[in-house]
Amino acid sequence: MHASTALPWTVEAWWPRWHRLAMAAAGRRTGPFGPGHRHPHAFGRGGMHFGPPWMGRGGPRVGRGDVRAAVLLLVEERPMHGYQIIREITERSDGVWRPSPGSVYPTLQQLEDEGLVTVEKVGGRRMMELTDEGRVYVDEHRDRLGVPWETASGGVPDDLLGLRDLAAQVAAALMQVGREGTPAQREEARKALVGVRKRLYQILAEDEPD
Amino acid sequence: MHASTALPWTVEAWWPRWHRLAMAAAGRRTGPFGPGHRHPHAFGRGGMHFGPPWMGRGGPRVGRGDVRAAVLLLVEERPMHGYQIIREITERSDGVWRPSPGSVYPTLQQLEDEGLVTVEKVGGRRMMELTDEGRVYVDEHRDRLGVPWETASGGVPDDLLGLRDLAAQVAAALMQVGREGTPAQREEARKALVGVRKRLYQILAEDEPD
DNA sequence: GATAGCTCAACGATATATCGTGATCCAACG
DNA sequence: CGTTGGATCACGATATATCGTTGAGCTATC
Repeated sequence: MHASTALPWTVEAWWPRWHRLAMAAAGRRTGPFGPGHRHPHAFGRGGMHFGPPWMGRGGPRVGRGDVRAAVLLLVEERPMHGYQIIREITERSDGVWRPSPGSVYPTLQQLEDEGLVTVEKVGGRRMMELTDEGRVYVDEHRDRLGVPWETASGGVPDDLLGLRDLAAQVAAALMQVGREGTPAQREEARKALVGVRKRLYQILAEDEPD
Repeated sequence: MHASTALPWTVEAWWPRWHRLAMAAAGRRTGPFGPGHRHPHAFGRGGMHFGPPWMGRGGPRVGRGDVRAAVLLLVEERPMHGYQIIREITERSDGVWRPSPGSVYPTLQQLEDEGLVTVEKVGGRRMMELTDEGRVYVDEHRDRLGVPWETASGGVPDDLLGLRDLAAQVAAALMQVGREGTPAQREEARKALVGVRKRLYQILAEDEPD
């Protein structure tokens, strides 16, 4: 992950917000709604729609089977433990995709159940290693496995990634004001934030033709 | 935690950033540096100082023994498991203090070792309950235990908490632009962010007499 | 009395694991 | 052939635990 060295904290601490930003706009899947798939939510009045409603918790943002594919491809390179797999996927997708432990660990368990990986405890960590059967499986399904972390980040426009990093810089500056600033400086920062919030609402309110 | 209902995601997901904001400015401890304590870091040139450098990872932000005191006081009310204790402290301090698992779980272990709490597995969770010895201990040390979550949040100026919530709203609006906006709208948002970043840097650059 | 060093507590990252929710895909039925 | 319902995968929150780093407080020495 290309971390801005100017950031006081690791970008990784920030990726959940901003990768959602990136994912939302990129629309990881076909159109706002799949073909024929009716949107279960409507926001605002008059049935106005806003697209995929990642307004709550969870729900997949990458394709089904992508976690499994990513795990197999990574473990093919070398043995890894679960947290390492999560980190590697995050880094290779430029922070756009950080798979949830909620999908990674059950996937590891299932691959072990299917005999495609073995688990070896090393230094208190559960290292996953591809079995011979696993290697055959990967070879035979390489086309379908694809390169999921590239698919995840490839669909995100560069300007969106730029927006994410810019937002992190703004947050960093704000933290510095909060940390070191006087009450007067904090008041000025407050005004600046009120202004940008208003501006963002104006941008959001701009109608666009369907 | 007073979560803004306008926020698309739980405020809890945001507290790490913004509670640092609050804590930093409140200066959880006496002045930028303790009396006589020289600051180990200097930023910028000419030895210019910026106060406690919460620029990296970790390091205590509440007093020593506060985690232990909070645990004892909470478990005195009713049995709780570790994660519940973390959540309760976070909520009672209005999100200003979310103790790290890195301090909570070792503290629970130590209290068990000292015989002040017992552990009972209930529904897969390790419920901590005060022992008779623990109750005596709490009664005899009530003055020193204080109310740590009130101490944590009480020192934070209201305008700083407001700044935190405002920042979360800005982030939420930005996510919506990222999710639903057109490339043109994203470009306008980018300009707005560049502007507010510049403004924040200006505010930070304002010198103040020592 | 002040300063420096050491110790200890707080913290973030690391590491694992599961459950309930959300969304998509596929199969069956009309 | 289209629609609907169920199953399955991805995800966030939950829950536990530890290790290395950071910072503050206390103690000893000058």
